Amino acid sequence: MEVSVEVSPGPDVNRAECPSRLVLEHVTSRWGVLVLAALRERSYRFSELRRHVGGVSEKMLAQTLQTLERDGFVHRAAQPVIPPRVDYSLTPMGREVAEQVWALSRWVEDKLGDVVTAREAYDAARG
Amino acid sequence: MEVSVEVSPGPDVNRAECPSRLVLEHVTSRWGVLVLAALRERSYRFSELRRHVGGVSEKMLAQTLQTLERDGFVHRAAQPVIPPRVDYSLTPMGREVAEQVWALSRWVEDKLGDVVTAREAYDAARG
DNA sequence: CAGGATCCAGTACGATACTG
DNA sequence: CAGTATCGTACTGGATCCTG
Repeated sequence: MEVSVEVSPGPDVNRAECPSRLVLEHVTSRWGVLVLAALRERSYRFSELRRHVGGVSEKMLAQTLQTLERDGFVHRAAQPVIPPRVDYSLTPMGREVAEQVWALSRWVEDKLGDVVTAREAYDAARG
Repeated sequence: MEVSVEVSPGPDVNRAECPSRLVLEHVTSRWGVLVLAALRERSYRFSELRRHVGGVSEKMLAQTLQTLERDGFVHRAAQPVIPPRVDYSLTPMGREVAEQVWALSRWVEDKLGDVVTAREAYDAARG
């Protein structure tokens, strides 16, 4: 009679069951890292940020900023002028994550030589 | 006659231009984080790890472990016995990233309340 | 038991065009 | 300028089957 239970068929079972994982993904996402790193130094306007990050589409930048704003990491200051002007900056909490992510980022860059070496060893041993 | 060059119109132009970003993505990936966190305490066998992480497919776990091994973060000890037995553990370098990722992970968990609050404020202000 | 090979659905992402 | 809407595609990742 097939009741079709489907306990947890979805691909993102695991995403939902741990909310903090979602937030972690937001800040460590492809553009999330770069945006946080950029805003670590000073505030940016949209297009300015887009140019500074480089290679990000409008859509993804907007999406990334919205997500980070919603999570409370980024502050969006829209000025009602023509032409529109919006400034993005880090909230206090945002500054904290940015530092963490930046630190991790730097650590990885430092160790990149070791990683490459490890890869060569791995690739040499196999094919 | 369609030569179909396909230089690299792909979406991941930006991935390639910064090698460290790739490594960062490996360790902060969905399963990467969980695997590193698990191995932080002790070594695990494949199925054991699969059960401990929960929700990960064989394919993704194997893929994650291979990537982390290739990058030099995970050590794979295969014993030539029947049935096969393979133990996974962290390398010294792996232990370092694991700590960093774990710290970030914990920070996010701690701040989760603030994030939720921020979200509610954001959602209340809009739709 | 450890994992490779294959197939396929969902989605993440980018390019473009359009709005206030 | 600062986005939103729409669309097409490439890739992610899961299920399943198969091997040593």
